[in-house]
Formats: sequence, C-alpha cells, structure tokens
Amino acid sequence: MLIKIGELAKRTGATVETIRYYEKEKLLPEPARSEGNYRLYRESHIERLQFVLHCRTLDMTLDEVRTLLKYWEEPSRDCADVDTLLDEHIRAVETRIEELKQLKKHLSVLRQKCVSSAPAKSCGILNALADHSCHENSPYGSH
Amino acid sequence: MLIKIGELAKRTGATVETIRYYEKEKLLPEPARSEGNYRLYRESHIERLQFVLHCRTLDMTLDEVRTLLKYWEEPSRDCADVDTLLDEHIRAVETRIEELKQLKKHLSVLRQKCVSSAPAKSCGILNALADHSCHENSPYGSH
DNA sequence: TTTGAACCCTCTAGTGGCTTCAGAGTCAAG
DNA sequence: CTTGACTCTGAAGCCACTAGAGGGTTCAAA
Repeated sequence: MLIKIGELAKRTGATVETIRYYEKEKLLPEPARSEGNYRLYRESHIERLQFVLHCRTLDMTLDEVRTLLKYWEEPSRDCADVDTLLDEHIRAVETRIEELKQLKKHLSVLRQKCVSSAPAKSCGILNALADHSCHENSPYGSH
Repeated sequence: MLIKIGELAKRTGATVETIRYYEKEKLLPEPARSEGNYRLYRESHIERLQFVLHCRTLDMTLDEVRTLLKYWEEPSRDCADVDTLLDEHIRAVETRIEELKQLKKHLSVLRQKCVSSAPAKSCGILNALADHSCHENSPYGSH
C-alpha cells in the first residue's frame, strides 16, 4: 500500500510543499522512490505526519515537535520531560493571551477617540498615536 | 538640536538597527548627514519614530503603519479609513485571542493525560498526539 | 602623538514556517 | 502523439527584525 505525495497530502490535510519541507527538516524520514523518482509513502509515514500536524495545530514549534518525536521513537524513555515541555507550552500560550487582552484594551480606548468622519487633522486616533507623553522613555530608561 | 542615531535610540526605546531598518523601509525619511557621514536627526524624526513605535506596540503591521502615516502627513483627509483600519485590527486581535483560548483548552486536556513519570510508551500525551481519529480528514475533506 | 574605547557606517545573512515560482520530468487517458 | 494532471529540484520571497563582518569617525586620556 504505497501512496504518492499528493495522496498523502489529501489524507492528512497538509500541502505537498509542507510535506517536502518537513522531510528537508528531518521531521519525516526520506521515503522510498519509484522508478520515476516519485516519493512513495507507507502507513507509518501517514501516522508520523499526523503526529506532527497535530502538534502544529497546538502551536508547537518544529523544535518542540522534534523533541516529542524522539520520545515517540523511544518508547522506553521516561516521559516526565514530555510533561514539562507541555507545561511550558501552556504557560507560553497563557502569557500570549494576556498580552493580547491588554492590547485589545489599548486598541478599544484608542478607537473611542474617533467616532465620525472628520479631517485627519482632528482625528483623535492619530493624535493619540502621535502623543508620546503616554509612552515616554527616560533617556536612560529600561528596555 | 541635532542628535545621532544612538541618542535617538535612547530617547525612543528603539534599537539603532531598527531605526536604520525603518529608514530602509521608508517609514522614516532619510536624515541629514554629518561630515563623517553620521545620521543627524531633528525633533520631527523623534515624533515620527514614536508614532511608528506606538503603532507597533499595538501589534500593527508595518503596512498598517504606513497607511496611518499617510493620514498623519495629510491632515486634511477624511479619517474614516483610520477608524476602519483600527476596527479591522481590533477584530483580528479578538479572533486571535479566541483561537489561543481554544488552543489552551486542548493543551490542558492533553496535559491531564499524563501525571507521573512513566515510560514514554504508556504516556497518554504521546498517545493522544499520535491518535489521528480525533483529527481525521476525509480524503476530499475541506481544510 | 598615539592609542583606545565608544560610537557610527554599509552590506550580507540568518530567523521560522512555510509559500511561490521557474523549469523540467513522469505518466495515464484519449 | 498530445494533453493535462501530477511530480521533481532548487531558489527566492514573506515579515520584522537581529546579528555579524569589516571597516570608518570622534574624542579624550596617557
């Protein structure tokens, strides 16, 4: 049961280009080739690609996925590090959510400053963006 | 009152490299030069850079900033487009927040599946990631 | 006067995770 | 024999920087 790259793409939802990219990045092993030099995949490739794609829908980096794949390949190793990786990833997502919430608050305040069509000169949004007093840095300020 | 690039960086919180990058990207006008070919900035440059940085802290793309700068430069134009740009940006941020919340939920469920050190073989996290039944794509599925 | 440190210059390449493109080859149906 | 769908490789593009190489400038201390 050998399939070509287009069929693998269809079955997993990845694009053909992404599959080739993952191969180059060593996330997928090099498959066999047909006489005409087409890649030929087997069931194990499908599973492995699905693992990678699943991790990606969870916003993991390819490096994180590489780490998890090592554990997947070596079933006898302690999985505590898997827990740790996931905990850190969850924390990173939480942080990003908080950042975005703050951001949205800022944007909404800004949006309130202009409610009607008017010359840009008097647009409260542009004026607020230009106002540096609310984001002042001391000459030797941090960051 | 002319300042060099390092001083501009200090006053605005940007890095020297970022300032040069913004110049290359036409977000900042080319400044005057000293005899020794150093960039020399004036008050107007400081304000404009602060405008750009303020927009960036609000996660706008450089293209969005370019658009806003046009309105800033032409104070007689109608600012309705500024409102629209901001509304769309707020919507994009909201969408991203919702995506991340979903993501976090998925990750937390996954994390529950493994609570102790154990061989990776029996790690519920790895097994759940490998399980393609929960993310199945039909051969001709949408995406 | 020399030397050293701190600043500045340009240009190039690297980051992540793909996507797009150019130019060519393969293969089955009509 | 041609058409069209598929596949191949390799390089470049995307975004918003960041880092580094290899040099020039400025100014003060020794």
